[in-house]
Amino acid sequence: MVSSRNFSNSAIAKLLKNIAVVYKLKKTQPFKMIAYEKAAAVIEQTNLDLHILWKNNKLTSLPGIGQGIANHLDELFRTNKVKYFERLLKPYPQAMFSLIEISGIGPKTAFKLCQKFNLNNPKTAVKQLEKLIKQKKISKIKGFSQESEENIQENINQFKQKKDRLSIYQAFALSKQIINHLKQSPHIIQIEPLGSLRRQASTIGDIDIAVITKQPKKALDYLLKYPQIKKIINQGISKASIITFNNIQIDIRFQSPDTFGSLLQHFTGSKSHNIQLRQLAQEKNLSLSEYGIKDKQGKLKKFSSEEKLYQALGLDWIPPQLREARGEIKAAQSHKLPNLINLKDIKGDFHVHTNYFLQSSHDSGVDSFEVLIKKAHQLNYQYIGFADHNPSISRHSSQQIIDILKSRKQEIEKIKYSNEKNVKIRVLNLLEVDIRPDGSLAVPDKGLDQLDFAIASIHSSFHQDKATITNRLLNALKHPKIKILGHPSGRIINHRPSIKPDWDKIFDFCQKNNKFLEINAYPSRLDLPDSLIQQAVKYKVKFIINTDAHAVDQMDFMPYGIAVAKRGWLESKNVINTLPWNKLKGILSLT
DNA sequence: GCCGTTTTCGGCCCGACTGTTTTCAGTCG
Repeated sequence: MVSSRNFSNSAIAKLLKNIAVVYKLKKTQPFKMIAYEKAAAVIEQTNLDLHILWKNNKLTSLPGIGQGIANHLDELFRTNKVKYFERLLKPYPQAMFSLIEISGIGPKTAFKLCQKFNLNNPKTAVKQLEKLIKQKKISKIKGFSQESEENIQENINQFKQKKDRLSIYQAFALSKQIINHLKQSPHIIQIEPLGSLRRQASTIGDIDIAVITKQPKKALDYLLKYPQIKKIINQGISKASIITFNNIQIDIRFQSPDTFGSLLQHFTGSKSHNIQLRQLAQEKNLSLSEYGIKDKQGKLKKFSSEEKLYQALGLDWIPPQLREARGEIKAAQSHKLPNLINLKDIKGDFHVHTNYFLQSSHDSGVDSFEVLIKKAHQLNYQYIGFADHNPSISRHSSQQIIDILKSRKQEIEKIKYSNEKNVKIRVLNLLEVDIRPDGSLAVPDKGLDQLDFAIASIHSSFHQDKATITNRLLNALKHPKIKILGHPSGRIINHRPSIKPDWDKIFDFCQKNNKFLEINAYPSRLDLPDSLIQQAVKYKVKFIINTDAHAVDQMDFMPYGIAVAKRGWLESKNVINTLPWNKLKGILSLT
């Protein structure tokens, strides 16, 4: 057996995208182009490792991957190349695939530029292009003007400044700014943030805003007065795109009130959800767009509400968080959509850091037990868990750690129950314990004995190989005092990738041993990610949504955790901190 | 190349904006 390099999903997606580009240029088989584009998109989005699917002979289980592409990928994994792809790609300059990364440059333009100026090196193509622009050579060729030349340079500048995707937290703040601006226009009836913001994705690329108006031209004029505009990408009476000084693209759509339902649906997306919905309409001999549904005769039916629009296609209304083409349309057809968890279902938070001084090696919280408990009362919680980081092992002996936890226990015992206005809150003595690189816990057993139970988390050595890190997690989880795996993937959005254990093994172990997966609501974590939640649900694992608050206001992060849970299709029955204390305590073997 | 509660053949999502096209191609979402 020839050993193969383990091609990453993103590398394969890129390869298939390039094949699609070639088919676009060839013009001969437009539907092959669509097929390759679709396959690339599916691979980009899935959390299943293609290499593993290939090993298990399951590549075609992905929608959009048929026997044809599966055969090509088989060749790729066996021999590190695909002869058919190489033959297709050969006549085209590699530099082309770098240029299409620039907004406004598509396959045709990229190919033209590469041919005309003999650009071959994908690594230097963009630089060379900039040089040609400086020499004003682009505007001299047919199909380009001085204006389009300048435009390309602006788009290159934008490309070079391309920032990370925004966290949902940042995106909400930024969307509020422009919404506040638009609200002042007398011609605007309603403003809604849509797109990935409405779907509550964990990260947001562009901000999408829908504007309901009867006078789109006036609404557009008002939009263009927004002081944060750095560049206008396009402007029309039905849509406009701008880039703000902090390099965020904002897309705005203007539409009249009678088509509000259609606009909401269309602009919420996702793209792949919309495509599936339109295919469904087509099967019914209808045509769906942002304006409504056209029948065969071309007569348009308008929708003022989203519910009616979905209904017209024979579907239950689909919550925005589910609109990612992950089976929601089929579920809506057969009335099997999940009854998603809601913020009001949450009855407590087990991952709150306090200012109790226990000399941990990670950040401690800034607020006192009392302040945090008061907040828990405000949130109508029935319980709160104080889960500070363990005392640092480098600066303490085992005995010192045990002593620190004994004193802390005495402090928490004093407030084990908090009564306020006759509402009783149970206060739990927890700890967030480091899982050391060898899988041992950073607290000795006699220290753990002081606790009600503990959360185990990885805070170091994130890059261990699959087998090592899997065993490391399992070893930590098997300790009877460990009930929760904290921020399981360890990712920090835009900063640190997920660890890569054998998740199936972890999920299976958790289900069989009464261990719970945390959904960490801290906006830069949002961990487990939604795709892994969906994978875990298959094992019937139970979850707990915690904020990981290090300050009292951060206990308000819970909605972000709920958003992730919804995107993972979770119902309240999947999440243990929706249970009242008298039921939860049994599950946790507490009294 | 993919896919199927009208199909293993015959289809394949829909529309806006830009530029230089006098009727449309390219790009984007």
